Amino acid sequence: MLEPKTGIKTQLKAAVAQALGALGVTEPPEIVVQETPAGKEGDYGTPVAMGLARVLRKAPPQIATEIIEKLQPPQWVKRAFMTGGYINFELDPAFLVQAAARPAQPAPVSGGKVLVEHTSVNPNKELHVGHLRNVCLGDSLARILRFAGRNVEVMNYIDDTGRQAAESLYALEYFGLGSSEGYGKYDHWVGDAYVRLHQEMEDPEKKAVIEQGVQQTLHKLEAGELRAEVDKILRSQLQTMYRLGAEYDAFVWESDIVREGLLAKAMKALEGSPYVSRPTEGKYAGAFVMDTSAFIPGLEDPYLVLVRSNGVSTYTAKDIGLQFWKMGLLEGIKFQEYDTQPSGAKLYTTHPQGGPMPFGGALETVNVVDARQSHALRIVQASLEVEGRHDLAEGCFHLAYETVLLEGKQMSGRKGIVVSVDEVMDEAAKRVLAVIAEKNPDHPNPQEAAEQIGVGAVRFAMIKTESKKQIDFRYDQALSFEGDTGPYVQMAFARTCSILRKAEEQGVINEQADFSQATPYEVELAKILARFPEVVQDAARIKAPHVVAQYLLDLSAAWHSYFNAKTPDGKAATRVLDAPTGLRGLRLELVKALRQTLRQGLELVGLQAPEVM
RNA sequence: GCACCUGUAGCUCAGUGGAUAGAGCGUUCGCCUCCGGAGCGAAAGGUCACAAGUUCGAGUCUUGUCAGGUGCGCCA
Repeated sequence: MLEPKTGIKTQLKAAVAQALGALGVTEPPEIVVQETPAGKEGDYGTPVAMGLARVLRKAPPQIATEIIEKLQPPQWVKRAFMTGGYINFELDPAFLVQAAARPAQPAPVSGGKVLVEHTSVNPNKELHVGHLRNVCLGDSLARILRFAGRNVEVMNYIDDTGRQAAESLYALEYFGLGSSEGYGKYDHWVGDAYVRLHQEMEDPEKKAVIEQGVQQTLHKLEAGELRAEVDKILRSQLQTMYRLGAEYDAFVWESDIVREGLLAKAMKALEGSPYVSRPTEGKYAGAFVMDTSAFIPGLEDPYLVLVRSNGVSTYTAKDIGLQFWKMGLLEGIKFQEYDTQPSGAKLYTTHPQGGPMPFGGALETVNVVDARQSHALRIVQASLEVEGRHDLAEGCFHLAYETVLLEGKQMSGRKGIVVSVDEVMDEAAKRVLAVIAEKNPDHPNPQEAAEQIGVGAVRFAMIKTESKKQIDFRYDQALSFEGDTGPYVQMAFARTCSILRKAEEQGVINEQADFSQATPYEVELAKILARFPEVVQDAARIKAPHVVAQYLLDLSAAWHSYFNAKTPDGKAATRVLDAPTGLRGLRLELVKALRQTLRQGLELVGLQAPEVM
């Protein structure tokens, strides 16, 4: 049988390019090959002739016809023909189905390192649904980039010297809270104290006292004296991330960066640039400022203070220092082992007693940060230009996501108007358990399945929409298990497992496939299945996890539709196990490929693939 | 004021400059004697915010307008 060396579309493009060469087209346009719309003749087509009309001074149909005459298509192209200016290809169905049935493999690793930073939640209270979108996007993108052949490193930044951490730790002291015993999860317990502290601060007298205490705590944090206390909160938060399926390579603590003097090194590195200065008069007298006007046009005031006139660095300066470390412009952070993650992979952390580790030094970075910080991240990017590293600035990508509303309203961590991620996952699993009890009372392990499906529903809801669109978190919508949801995709997977299980029982699982028996039903499904590798590459290129999620919905819909297909007289058209010998083998091959692709696709967006639902 | 993002069916959203703009939810009507009905089929539902432009071709690119969101401190 015919074997495709590369993708179907790639080979069709090559054939067209070759024909254009034979026609003497010296500067061929980019050749686009796409699936034909439903109802059109052929399987794939290209509008390349239209674009050439002006150059060649001929009508598109004539050009298309001439290209077809010169075309030497692969032998699996049954027919190449012109229709309305398009060149369409009808493929040998047997080839198409067989090609689609080959399981997709991860691309071999190549290129420089890409460092993905996500989560970066203040270590002072439990994660809420606003953080949820960050974790899901970042973790999914890391998985997609890895599959696409990138060398990926995942980092989580711990702001342990920030005001939020100080407020939480001081709240414990202020209220004299000793033990969280009997309360539940530790980060929730601390978070409650934090919210109570803010209520307390509405009283001006108490506020003054609290302010003093917070300042003292802040100093202790900066000196690294409260590391164990912060760590306890962090490890509690980490349980939530693990439950979501997110894992990391390294945690980077702000206090460690400060102690190693990275910030000072970054400022020193910038000093040589013509874009920074220390004005002696005017608005910025005495401060160390950066002029971004050459790199960020249209700003009213392009000057940015890095170090204030009192010698204290700004927040942005810290971000710049971290970015310089990420991209190898600075070195000198020490790491040690921190945890063994659920997958078995080691997690490392910066630590005063650590040793050098090969983290950082990436050619490309992805910062998963909400869209409100777009300006700050543009400045970080501009700082790389200021440093004369245009190459690195181009590799600095901000994965911006819009905020998550809660039932139509803005959330507030300070006021406690939030829903925690733990709460959402509990509720989701609970609801799934009820569905399982109703639909599949004999389920062998309902608890485990409910967890996988419930968490899957939540994760899928977080990534199926383009990141720059605001989403409104509504329980009924996020925890729906019908339609465009994670469970819909998981159900498609479970269905392939169910059929293959039965095929095994009946001893037909390894039946020889006769691809020549492929029907239009199989061809239609195969075309969508064959899209998988390029979908993942596209998602990796534009760094958009929702592309994979949307594809999984398409693939699942095509498979459910195939499964239920009926002939015009209402009989089941696509039975797998009851099909004649050879055709049954073909359909089993297709189902195996579907199972593999759905499992792989679910993994890319961080969903478990339960075999029984 | 300036900058960035968004505007597609009643609602929530997909949609490489290419063929008749697609899903889900909701509404209506159907489909288990059948490999899992968390599923499938069909119907109804569209001024792709508005206007001009570029192009053989615009939901997609450019400019302007309108509407919504966000950001713009020697705060953190």
